[in-house]
Amino acid sequence: MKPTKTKPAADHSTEEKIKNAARSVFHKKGYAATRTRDIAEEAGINLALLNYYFRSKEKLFDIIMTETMQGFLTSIMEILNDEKTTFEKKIEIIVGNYIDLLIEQPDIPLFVLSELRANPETLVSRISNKKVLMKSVFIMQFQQQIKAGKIAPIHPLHFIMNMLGMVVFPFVGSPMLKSIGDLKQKEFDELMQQRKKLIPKWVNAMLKIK
Amino acid sequence: MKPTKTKPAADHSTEEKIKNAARSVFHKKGYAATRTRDIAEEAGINLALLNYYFRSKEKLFDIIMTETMQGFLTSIMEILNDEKTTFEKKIEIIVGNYIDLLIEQPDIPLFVLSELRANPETLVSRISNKKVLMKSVFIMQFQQQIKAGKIAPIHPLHFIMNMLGMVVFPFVGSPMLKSIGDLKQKEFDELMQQRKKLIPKWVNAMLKIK
DNA sequence: GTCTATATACGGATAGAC
DNA sequence: GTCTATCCGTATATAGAC
Repeated sequence: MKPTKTKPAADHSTEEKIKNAARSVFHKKGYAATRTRDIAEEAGINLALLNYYFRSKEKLFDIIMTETMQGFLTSIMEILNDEKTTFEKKIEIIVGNYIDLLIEQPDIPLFVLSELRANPETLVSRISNKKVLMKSVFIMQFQQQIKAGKIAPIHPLHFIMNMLGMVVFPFVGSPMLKSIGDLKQKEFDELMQQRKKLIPKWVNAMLKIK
Repeated sequence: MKPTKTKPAADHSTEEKIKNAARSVFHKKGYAATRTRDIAEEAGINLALLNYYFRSKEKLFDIIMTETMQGFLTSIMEILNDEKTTFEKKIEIIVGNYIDLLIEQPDIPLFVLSELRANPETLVSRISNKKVLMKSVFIMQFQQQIKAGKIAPIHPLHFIMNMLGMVVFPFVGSPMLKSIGDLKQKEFDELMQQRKKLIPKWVNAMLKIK
């Protein structure tokens, strides 16, 4: 059983140290390639402690995975369902927020996508309702723009794929991109900064095309 | 040592059966999550045979990885360096070819990107010269379009990120996308077919934006 | 070349002292 | 709560019969 300990808050308790280490290592190497010993070492504690707090590698992983997905999704759903912002404004905010997040934590997308493929079922159970995105205010606004003839009539998924592709792919493929472009990390991050302003423009231009 | 056997060509020799099975399993699960037993079973042979032919899991993996990367790259480099086709035509061909390839072998991108992150060094050694893409005819044509004022002056990598993002990301994120869009495999593939025509149009529109 | 049986290594997990 | 030592299952790799 998990030790009682009235909410250690976000302090530097052992439990938090292990979770932080686990998050870091799991994100970087994925479940299968991660050894519990790596996590223990990264956390600066003994291997036995990991099992004392979390029972097993799998349970620890589940916690990290759930937290990662939630952090990734809840923030965006709020933006998507904000009635006050326009369609175009939402694009700006989403792109900007996501790129900022990914500059801070560039390992998240490949981690999520890899583990999701290995275990597609968990998606359904973890993300509350799967149709929640397609019923967001954002998608409704998208449909309205089509009806008003302001953008071309395409499947919303095309739009989502394009936007996510342009935002997320550079981070998923950064080793390759940095290599072929001969970029240092700093130069890469500068390109990402530029993209915060460029992608919304590009997306808007695309949406007009018949 | 590898058994002598004057080139079994691409027949159904045991060696080929093992390689085909290895390719399939490695592509789907990645190096760490793959067990040699899985490969043996998939190939319909005994586990010992795998080591007889390839000595170790790692050596077998290296072969698959190298072949995958080469198949992925050589075909595209020919297109990129064709002097006869225009810039716009190249975009069409690349997008079309890649999407066709990815519909056939949708596991390749996530496999390559994951293993590349785990082992970024190998990229340099495996891909002959890393600057080879940035010096292709395609990129030269891109630069000329900028000089001629036909497209906006942006870093070529932005362009590559956008095109690859739109083409590759849907396959990398297909479990998620199929889930949120509530799509069957067939419907997903239909969207991909549409994208063969749509992406070149979108890319061209984007390139005009200042 | 292909199999069965087995050796060996590694990683997750626990026992028990402190 | 935290450590050391150790157990045990699993996975890779090899020995040796056929």
